[in-house]
Amino acid sequence: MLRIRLPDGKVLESKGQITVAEAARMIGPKLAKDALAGEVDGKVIGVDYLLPADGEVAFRVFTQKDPQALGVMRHSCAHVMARAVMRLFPDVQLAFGPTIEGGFYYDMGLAHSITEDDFPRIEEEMRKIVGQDEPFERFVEPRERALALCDQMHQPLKVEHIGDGLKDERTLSFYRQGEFVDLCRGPHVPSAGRIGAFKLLSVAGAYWKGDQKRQQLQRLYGTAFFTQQDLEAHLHQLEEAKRRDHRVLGKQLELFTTSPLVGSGLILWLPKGAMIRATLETFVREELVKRGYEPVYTPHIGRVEMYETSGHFPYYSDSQFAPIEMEEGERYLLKPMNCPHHIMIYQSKGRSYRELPVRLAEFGTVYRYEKSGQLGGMTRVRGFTQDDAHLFCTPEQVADEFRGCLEMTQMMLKAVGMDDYRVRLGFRDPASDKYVGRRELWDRAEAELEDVCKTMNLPNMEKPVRGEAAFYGPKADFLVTDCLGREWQLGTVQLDYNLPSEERFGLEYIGADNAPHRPVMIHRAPLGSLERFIGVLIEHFAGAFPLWLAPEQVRVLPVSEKFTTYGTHVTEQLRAAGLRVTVDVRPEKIGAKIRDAQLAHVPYMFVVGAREMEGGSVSVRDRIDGDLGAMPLVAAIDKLKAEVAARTVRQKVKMSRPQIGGGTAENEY
RNA sequence: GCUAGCGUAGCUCAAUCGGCAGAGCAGUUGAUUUGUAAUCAACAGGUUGUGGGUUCGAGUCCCGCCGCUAGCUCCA
Repeated sequence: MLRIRLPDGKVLESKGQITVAEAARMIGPKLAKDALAGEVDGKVIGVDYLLPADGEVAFRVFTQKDPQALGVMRHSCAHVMARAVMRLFPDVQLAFGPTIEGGFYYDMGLAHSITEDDFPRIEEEMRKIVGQDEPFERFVEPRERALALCDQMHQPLKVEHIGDGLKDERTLSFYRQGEFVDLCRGPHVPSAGRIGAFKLLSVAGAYWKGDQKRQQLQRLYGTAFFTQQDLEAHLHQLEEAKRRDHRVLGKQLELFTTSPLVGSGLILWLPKGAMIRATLETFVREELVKRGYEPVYTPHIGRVEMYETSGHFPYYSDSQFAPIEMEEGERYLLKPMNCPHHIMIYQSKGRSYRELPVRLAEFGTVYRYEKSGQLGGMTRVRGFTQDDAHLFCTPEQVADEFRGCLEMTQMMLKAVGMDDYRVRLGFRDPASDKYVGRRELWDRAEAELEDVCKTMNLPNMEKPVRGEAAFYGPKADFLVTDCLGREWQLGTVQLDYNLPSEERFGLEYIGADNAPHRPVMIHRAPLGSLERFIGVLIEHFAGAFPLWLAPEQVRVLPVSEKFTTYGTHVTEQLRAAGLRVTVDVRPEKIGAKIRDAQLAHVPYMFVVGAREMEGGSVSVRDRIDGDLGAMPLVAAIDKLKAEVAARTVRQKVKMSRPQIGGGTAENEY
């Protein structure tokens, strides 16, 4: 006797052992017809699964309306795609075909290299398969027979996977769909006809099991939805996202550029982009002073020996610009990190407990030789500037200082209206040997960090992730998602007991007991890299920066050349008031001037003609709300200055994570 | 770094099968003197990323390099 508890609290009873589909039929015939998958005690399963013979289960049925069903259907669609590819090309080796956010992919090894030109015929073949509406049939085999079956189907990657990834499984499940049989945990929708609208999106290389040393496969990406409308809405959204790509806007709005002659991954800040950066830097500097930081400056290079002591050189030698070799064995490294330099400043004199915490801040430019394939826009570059600082404090001060750093990061993100982020605690992976320092120090640092974060009510905070620590200490990273759904680490706060230690720099301060003690270090960069931060900011605002950050805050638009003199006068007044202003004196019609200013995302336009000249006023046009009417020039200046001072963020469209609609099933093979 | 795709005027793009490199915008000049998202005209703009090769002939085909893009891998 099985008791089946439904979401609404009702309980059904079944004497014999029944499948999900049969249970659905007990609830209602319509539901049974629409059922795509089920859930038993929180686990998503197919409609053909048998429920337990007795006991009680929490049960529900998923239809098109449920995001969980979308995940299951996409996985089925991945199978259909693989089947289509196998029909079109010989000797296809299947690897993994999971669902991902926004769709699915399937990794395959085959001789023909698939290009986008192949997509139409693959999709055509998929349509045929969906049209035939054959069922997905699950069957389970013991290990030996499963191995024999995969071998017989010439699927060496599946054979290998049974041997390592699935070595603890006694039985293995397969899904058959016509001639296509695939080792797969499932679940799947009942039949191919239940797959709605789909589209192949892209193809790229991927290593077998993510290992660079192993075979490279072709990863075919696609997406699927239950309706054509949903698919089109999704594709439209991808197009929109492309339009606010910071690389596109950066060019259009003349914010930054690069040059092959300067080198790839090296950003040239154009005047407008530099203005945004300078404004942001000023904001940060003012905040640092308020919070008791002391600005310092350090060189762009340092002796290799210093980085050997810190550990950066041995740990990251392959992602650094090679050392500069001078005579007599003198070697310098282009600095990959600011911390050793700041440590030298700490060490420049004896320190007393009375002066701690010492907080040394610098917009420090660092250089890292990132591999060519991972460069992109402003978000992944080879030279970048961190809003960096290092805090040296007593062990008793750690919690307060760490909290202060997190608060500053939250404050900065709030100031630019970026509230959609998550915080990830990165702890060490106990099994890895890539970390420096003693275990007790690590345990202590991790516990402290977690304690502080727990008291802070950080948004979207997650459990600590093992293996995400810096090599010298655990950290809290602030991750934001860009308009294309990619997630970027911006701010970071890291706790470090190791660089101050005897084995590294041996830092000290004299305590109240007149004896030397070891300080603790905190590394922190609320914005992370200015390059990446502003790249993400461009997308966040879609190029339309709030008044306080806009490179050009006001554009004065004389109605005709007759009013150039008055327009210039207004411009001078605005400039004298500390606003960033230009005047458009081209012999153009006012409509054209407005259009150009709108397209340049200038927050305010001051239209001036005969009426305004008469009364010493301006007609204010707002980028978002349009014509606000005339007001005295002084009033307009006050209005703008107030908005700058308040750092008001007004956005027409708010950046949102791509709404990709739903659930991914965890089906990694 | 790996796999794949791409590279034409400042920008966005066109150029049939290998057969005279072209348009819009931006720019310059002139005319127009304009009231809330594009006034008109003329002019100028190119070693088709780069170096080789095939060919009577290469933007187009082949090879190397540089750069960009997607994904993989990595990210102090």
